Amino acid sequence: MSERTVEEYLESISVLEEIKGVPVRTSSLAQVLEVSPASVSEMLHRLSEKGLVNYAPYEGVSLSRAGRLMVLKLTRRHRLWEVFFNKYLGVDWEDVYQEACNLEHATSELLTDKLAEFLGNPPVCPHGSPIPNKKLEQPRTSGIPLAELEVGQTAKIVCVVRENNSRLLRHLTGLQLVPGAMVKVMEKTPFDGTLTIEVNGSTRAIGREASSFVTAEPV
Amino acid sequence: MSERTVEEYLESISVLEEIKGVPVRTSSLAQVLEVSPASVSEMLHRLSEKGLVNYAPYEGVSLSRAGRLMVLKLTRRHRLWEVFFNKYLGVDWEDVYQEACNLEHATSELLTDKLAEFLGNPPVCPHGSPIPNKKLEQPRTSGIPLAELEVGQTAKIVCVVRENNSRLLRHLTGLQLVPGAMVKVMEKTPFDGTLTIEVNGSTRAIGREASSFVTAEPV
DNA sequence: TACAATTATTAGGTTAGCCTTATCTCTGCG
DNA sequence: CGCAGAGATAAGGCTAACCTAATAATTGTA
Repeated sequence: MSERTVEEYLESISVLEEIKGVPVRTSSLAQVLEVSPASVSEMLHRLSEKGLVNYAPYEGVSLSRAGRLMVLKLTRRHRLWEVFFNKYLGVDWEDVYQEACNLEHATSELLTDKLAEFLGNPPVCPHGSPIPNKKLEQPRTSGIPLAELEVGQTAKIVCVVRENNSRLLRHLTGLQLVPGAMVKVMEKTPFDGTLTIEVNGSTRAIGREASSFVTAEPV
Repeated sequence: MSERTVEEYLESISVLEEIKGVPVRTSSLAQVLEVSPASVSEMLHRLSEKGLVNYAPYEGVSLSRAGRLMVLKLTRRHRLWEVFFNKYLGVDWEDVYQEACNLEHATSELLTDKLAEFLGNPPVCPHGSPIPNKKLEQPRTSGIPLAELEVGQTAKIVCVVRENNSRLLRHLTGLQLVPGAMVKVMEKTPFDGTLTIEVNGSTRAIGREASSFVTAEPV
């Protein structure tokens, strides 16, 4: 199977591990990759044979050590490109994800490391997610979901964890909720968890779902 | 057929048009693409149906207007990336071609134009070949093959037309024959066309083949 | 002009990655 | 506890892009 296909599968598994937990179900993967569950089953057998995933029929799948390293390599490339596009080319943070998706599969190791050096080995991408270093070590992020802050708490926005959702990102831009911004929780409705927050001196409302995709570090 | 495959075919046709003239023969294409002549035949029928090439069985192939535009778009992307890699990332000019080959198929129009702007709309790539502008206009280069200079002539190196041949490029680097360098032809053997030239104060010998791949502008 | 050599095309086959349909396994609920 | 329905897998098929082998067209040369 082609390198490209393998990479797409492994990345999707990694994303689903994060947002839905391990093990990842065939149907979730099928939905994300926009192929049939049967195709996923077939592919998982092959990825398993190659030692890239742990897979048992009817029990779901998870990345093996080798698979995880491959994903970290791709993540590094992806996020480095995002930094370059955003900081040097002036591409909006809403759009960098898609552009980087296309390039990450075509970037050599040499190029990746030269790019990292040129950019000054940035620790995070424009959405605040950590960039694995040359040894593919990736620090854990320190924040908790904005939605879990208590009324009265002040916090600094760390990261948006759904960086591929450009509609969400545009929405957050409108609210000035970008990494680095300081927010204070003014109110939290018990009914649906809608937050009233203060950002840069103005008061804003943000729904439960959007606020669960933003992490912040209480100060 | 996949966009990628189409692009590979069209680019190869374009290269062969330049170095071997029109029309391009099935066998040359097969050799360059490293596939069988039979596969090329099959593919040319489809490219022809899509209006990307002019093709008649047994008569060879050439790019149509649409095909040429597609190649110009790719050439622009390719050479812009080369400039970035060479000037900003410090990748040797011998190696930029291959890196750019991988990225050109994955670069959007938006990104291309932002990159061009960032680089200051450079007119040529590191090998001296012209970069099509945003409107896909590509100026003709002014040089003639180094091999065609007369004894006693002085000229400025313009371009290396086999930018994908890293062995050749390494050889030329050793001779200091890079775009912009000034050379003077000291001697030319009638037997095999080997040149003795003066570059940057030192005397060097260069064979017929290598010197035919370098263009220069007499002063 | 005709035939041998060269070049190109057609015919038929393979593989990867997908599909649909049918069957199998698991889980929750009556 | 047993079975309905959800979810997963297996079986068989399709298409793009390649292949080899056989055939056809063209070209050079006697």
